[in-house]
Amino acid sequence: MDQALNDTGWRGSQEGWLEAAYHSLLDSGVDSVKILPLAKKLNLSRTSFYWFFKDREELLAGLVARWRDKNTGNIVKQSEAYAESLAEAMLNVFDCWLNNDLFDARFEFAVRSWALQSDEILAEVRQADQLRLEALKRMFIRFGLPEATSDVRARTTYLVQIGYISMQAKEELAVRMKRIPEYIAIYTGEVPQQRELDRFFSRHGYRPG
Amino acid sequence: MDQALNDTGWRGSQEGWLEAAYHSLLDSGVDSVKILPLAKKLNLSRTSFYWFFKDREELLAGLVARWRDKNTGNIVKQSEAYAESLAEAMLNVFDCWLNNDLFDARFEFAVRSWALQSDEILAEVRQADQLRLEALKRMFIRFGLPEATSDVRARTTYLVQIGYISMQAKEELAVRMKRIPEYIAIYTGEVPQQRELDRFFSRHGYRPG
DNA sequence: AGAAAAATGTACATTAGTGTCGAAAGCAAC
DNA sequence: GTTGCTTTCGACACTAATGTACATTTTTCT
Repeated sequence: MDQALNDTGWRGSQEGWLEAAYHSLLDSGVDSVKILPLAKKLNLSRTSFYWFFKDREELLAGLVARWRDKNTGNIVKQSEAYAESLAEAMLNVFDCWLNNDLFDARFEFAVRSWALQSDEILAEVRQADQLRLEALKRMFIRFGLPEATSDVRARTTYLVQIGYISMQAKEELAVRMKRIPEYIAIYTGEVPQQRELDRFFSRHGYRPG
Repeated sequence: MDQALNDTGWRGSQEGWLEAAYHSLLDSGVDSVKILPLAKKLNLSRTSFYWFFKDREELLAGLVARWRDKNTGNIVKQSEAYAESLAEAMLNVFDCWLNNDLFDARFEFAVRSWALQSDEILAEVRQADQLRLEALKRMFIRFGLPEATSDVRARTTYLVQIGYISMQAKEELAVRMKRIPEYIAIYTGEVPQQRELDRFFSRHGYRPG
């Protein structure tokens, strides 16, 4: 049923509308996700939308599903990845913050803003937060930190990132990378080894110096 | 009948509309700040709005001004307050996170979400972020920390709070207070003295145990 | 009390969005 | 090339919002 974008000669598709909705959500928030403007962007008649979706609600539900699938899960996975030290484990988590395939920061912020006006979305966001925080906490505990400490450090790690997203900063990779060792030190209480850092820099295409 | 609100005896007023707009913004985001719904809430004719404001734009400008006046400034003030130790200084900053008169968290989040769809607001938010981060950084430097460390610690302090706001958590005072010593330890690298904590708890009406 | 002002309300014109219906067009298989 | 399913589009009906013009009411000032 679901064709990859345009196998058929048809111009529209469920994916097409969803993709346009996604961009509109990221750029200007959920209230901008309206059928008429999307139709204009897609150069389609507004009404052909209704062939693919029952109504606007269904489109929005599609966006939430997309967010859930993409963002929730990778943090958990990264926090459970193999590591020899806590610092290395933390660097695994940091992969999420620097790789858009693992964690879509703008999408995240857009959904959180959406939660402001919808209890349904708020519940989704809260559940995601809880899952992610628990995973991070387990990581600290795995490396022998006490429960209370692990809890607050997990929060710090996670909330700094959520806060960073909320700042909507646009910074050079180099600027962000320079802060990494300090962040690791604060979050974990231990200084990362040079080879751990090098491995991290390398997999994010950053060459220090 | 009802409104005592103003001394003129008139039911409406600039303040009244602004207050209603403020609540609507906090509850459901900027797109919900519409004149017709506000009029309904205020039990006023929609059009009398235009006696107080040129148009919707002017109302929104009023909201931004209110935000700027309230939130930006107190962080700076608190970060510059007298303290004998870095831990105590940090507790001064924490006053903001626990006292709604010093820092209105929901307002903050609402404005940040608004920034998603308005470049003008985004510029305002970025400027606020910079001012606040610089003030916090100066605080760390004042207590002898190196520049790079101060920068990242200022970020951590600030971003955790922004992230916390973005989580829209609703937690008991006691739950939050229990985390305070750990947070202080992470942010400052030093453990707060009991008397410093007691002073902090006391001024926020919290009795541990 | 009467005039001026401050505030409100009614009616109108306009815009941007929603969703439905049915007619038409595009493509595939036979 | 006709049939049939999929997709597109134009016309219609509706709703919620914006802002303007002007008449009306309520308060204040003298």
